[in-house]
Amino acid sequence: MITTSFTEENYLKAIFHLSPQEAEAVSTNAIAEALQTKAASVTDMLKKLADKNLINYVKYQGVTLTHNGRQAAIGIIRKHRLWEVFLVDKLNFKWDEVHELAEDLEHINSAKLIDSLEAFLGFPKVDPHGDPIPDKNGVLKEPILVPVSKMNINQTGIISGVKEHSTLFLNYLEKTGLVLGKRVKVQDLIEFDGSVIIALDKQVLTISRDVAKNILIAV
Amino acid sequence: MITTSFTEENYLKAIFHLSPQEAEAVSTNAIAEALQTKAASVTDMLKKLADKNLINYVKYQGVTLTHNGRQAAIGIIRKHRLWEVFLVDKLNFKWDEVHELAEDLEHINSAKLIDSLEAFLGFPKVDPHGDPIPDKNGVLKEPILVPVSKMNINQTGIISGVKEHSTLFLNYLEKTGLVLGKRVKVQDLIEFDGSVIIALDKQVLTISRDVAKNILIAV
DNA sequence: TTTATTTTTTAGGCTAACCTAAAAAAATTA
DNA sequence: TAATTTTTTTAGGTTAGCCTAAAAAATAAA
Ligand SMILES: [Mn+2]
Ligand SMILES: [Mn+2]
Ligand SMILES: [Mn+2]
Ligand SMILES: [Mn+2]
Repeated sequence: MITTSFTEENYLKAIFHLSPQEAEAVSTNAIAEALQTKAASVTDMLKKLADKNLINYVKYQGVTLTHNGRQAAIGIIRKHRLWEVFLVDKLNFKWDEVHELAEDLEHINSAKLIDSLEAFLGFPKVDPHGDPIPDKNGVLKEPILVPVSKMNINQTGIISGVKEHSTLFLNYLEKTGLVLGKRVKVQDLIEFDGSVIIALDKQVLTISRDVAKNILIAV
Repeated sequence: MITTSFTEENYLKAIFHLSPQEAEAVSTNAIAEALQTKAASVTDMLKKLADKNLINYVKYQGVTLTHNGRQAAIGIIRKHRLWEVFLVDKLNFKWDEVHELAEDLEHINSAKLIDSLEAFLGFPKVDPHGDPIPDKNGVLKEPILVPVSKMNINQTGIISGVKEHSTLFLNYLEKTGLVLGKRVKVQDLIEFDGSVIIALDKQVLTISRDVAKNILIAV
């Protein structure tokens, strides 16, 4: 078994999130940006991860995850999301309070712990933000969700996920009633600034392009 | 607020455990032994902890915890023991499987998390090994327990704690039925090798000096 | 296709936490 | 008290993960 450090795990997770369908290579700068570090530091780490066969790295051409790297990343994401469910379902945290804590808890390394936790939580399928939880074999099925910004006029759907996990954003959603499970209908798209006018149960409200891009809908 | 690293926290906890009633100074070598490291490394760290006002350190004279250091240590012990209760009560771990995992979990830093966990667990007073859990204000009341090795012939009492947390030891206790809550009576003390003959419900068994020293009794 | 800009890598340094070997102080023994 | 042993500290090095500044490669603009 390859053993990975706290820092290495964060790099793997960042690379995973930056290449969702593993479509194309992730750039050094993109990783630096995501991890709030410097490009030179990223290059150092990429060499190390390549030595461990966790990424495919060719100088100046960015990186992709190897099979091992991808499985490692999915394992960390599994832990992250299960801990988030625990915090919300069992300890009464709000969905906007759990992300930072899960960033630490995800590095606790015990298969028995995480499998027991999963059972204790009743094998949840998604985390508090609607993100799918990989199973213990590392199988992750991404649901097909579209951001509000890509919906058409008069199209309806259920809020089923968010792209952004910050407290600031989730708090705003909470306050405006844009929570998971809510049915929304697009009434109008303002071409000028990309904002969207949506209808909920009773009310109608306008959200900015930035907000519309980060709310995910099952249509 | 003073922020402490993973490693610093382990040093503080080790010093705390080595000077229970803060009676006397803890030696460099004792700390090295407890943390499986070298005396030279300990000296390095002692200087750092002294700079942070967490210990009183005089060259060649060992260390004691300051008020801050003691409170920090108790905070970590609180987390350690609450996580152990969680693992046993909620995730069905055995009492001999939780210590190592708690060594990691105790460094997760969130007052809200640990206070919520405590409430979720129903404010337990002791952990799975009978050790008392400090309250959120850092008050820790040690029960008065005596090791079997210090009991007199015909004296009885209830097994209420263990000094050693290793899987090997706890497993042995489990197998011989020497678990928390069990009533025991000392039948005989063998002066030759310090072993002790004890009576349980039905059976009578002999335990070695080493075992007798590590089982704690409320008399 | 040269020139300029951007991205990435290399070079050289820093800090935390460790190590071994040697020096210094304290404690023991003779 | 002097000699020996044990404990502790200092000196000097290592590694992981980070940094800045400079060099090299890739990309875009002229
Ligand atoms: Mn999250
Ligand atoms: Mn989440
Ligand atoms: Mn323990
Ligand atoms: Mn315990």
